[in-house]
Amino acid sequence: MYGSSLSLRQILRRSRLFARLGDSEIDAILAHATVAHQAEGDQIFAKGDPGNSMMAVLKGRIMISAPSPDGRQVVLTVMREGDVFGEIALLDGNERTADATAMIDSELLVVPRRSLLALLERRPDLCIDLLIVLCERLRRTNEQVEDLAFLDLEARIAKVLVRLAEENGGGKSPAGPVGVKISQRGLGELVGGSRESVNKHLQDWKRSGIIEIEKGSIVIRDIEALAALA
Amino acid sequence: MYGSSLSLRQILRRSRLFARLGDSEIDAILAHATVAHQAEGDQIFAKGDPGNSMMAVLKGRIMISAPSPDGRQVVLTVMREGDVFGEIALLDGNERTADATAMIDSELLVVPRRSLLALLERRPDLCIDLLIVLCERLRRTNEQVEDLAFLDLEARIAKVLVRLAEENGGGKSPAGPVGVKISQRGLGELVGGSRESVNKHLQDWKRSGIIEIEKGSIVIRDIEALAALA
DNA sequence: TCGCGTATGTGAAGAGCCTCACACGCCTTG
DNA sequence: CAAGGCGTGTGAGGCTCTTCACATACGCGA
Repeated sequence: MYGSSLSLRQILRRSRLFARLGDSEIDAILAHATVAHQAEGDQIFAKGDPGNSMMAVLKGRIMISAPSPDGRQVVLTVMREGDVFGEIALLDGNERTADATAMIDSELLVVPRRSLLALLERRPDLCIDLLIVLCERLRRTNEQVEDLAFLDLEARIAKVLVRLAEENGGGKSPAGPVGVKISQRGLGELVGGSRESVNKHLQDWKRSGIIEIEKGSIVIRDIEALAALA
Repeated sequence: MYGSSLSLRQILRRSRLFARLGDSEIDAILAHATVAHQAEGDQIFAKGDPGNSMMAVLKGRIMISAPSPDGRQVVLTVMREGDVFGEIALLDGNERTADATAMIDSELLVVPRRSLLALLERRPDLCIDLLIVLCERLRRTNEQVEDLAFLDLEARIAKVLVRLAEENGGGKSPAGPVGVKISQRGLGELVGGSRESVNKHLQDWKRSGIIEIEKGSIVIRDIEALAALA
């Protein structure tokens, strides 16, 4: 009704999942949901936590990752504004299957299990949208399995860099250089490799003029060359 | 109405997805669906095919796998009686993302896109069931990513063998030996490794008395030891 | 019976990746 | 200013897994 709730409406509409809802239904969700502010590095939930809510990213970037017993981790996905996550544990009522961490300062809409289920019963068409979201997620994860099984580290790094460049550069493959803000350790976790190995491949590409390396970020000069490696 | 359609009903009821339906609705699906018989080795669809139907396994075992450019493949899942597959391409209307092959003689119920969507609209509760099925699939695939990233080949083989033993032995971990019918090449495709490497680990375990190796199958004598390796 | 295909068994050589160890530079905090 | 922490850079050594080569055994069809 007021300014803040109006903008929340608009943000929610940007999500595939809530785009179809009318104002009254969005307000109904908002009435039961809470907005959580997460600082960079905050952990939103951990693998094994009980899953009694679903989150929508209003602002920021949330990393979904799986921890290994010895302290390492793989990044499963990165959620951006409008994305929805945490539905798995919500739907089947089991534990969370991964960690969720805020990569930058973020805002989340936290929808409790009960109100989401109620909404899904009222609006079956939302169910289909949720199905589509899950299908896309499944597609991506399957691709990740293929990549880990078929591609070597170099190709996986190249592929991830191309994807990050396209996401950050707003689609397409622009001629100009694209900067990607990520640490080499973070890149390693994205592709399932060690920081050192990542560094060595990046050095190769730097020598070839494909990329430039800065502290905490990588500038891609020749995205075509990277795409060819993947 | 006749014997065969009655047994089809019963088989469909065994699937999580169709368990809740009344006779009339099951018959409505059956009216638009066809039953396909697949011989061992038959390919049901290939990655890249247009996806305009969903399948339910009535009998047999269907392997869902991803092909690599150089002729290798990874097995993503194995579908058994009552499982449903091919929903991804169906729901979002895109191409099939993997190959599907009959591992043994099998029977499938092929449900066309239109009738499934119609059913989902009539019965929103089915939607939730489908969501749960997809969530489980997602869970499994995420676990596969973790395994590929964190575990070495030996642990992955052990883990798969334990799973196969539990599936074949009907749950639990029975004291007695369990036979698993799979070739070493097939095992390699399940875990993302070469046939030769699989063989070498199996030989180790054979020497330790954990397993016995036969042509086309493996007999597990000490499932606890395998579980400890995974 | 003679191939041929398929499944298993085995060793050598080498590629790829990881771990470890240590280096530097920058920034923050006490 | 000193001390850490973090990100990057780099080399040595070692382990795992793949590739290649070849060998045996079984079963099936011409």
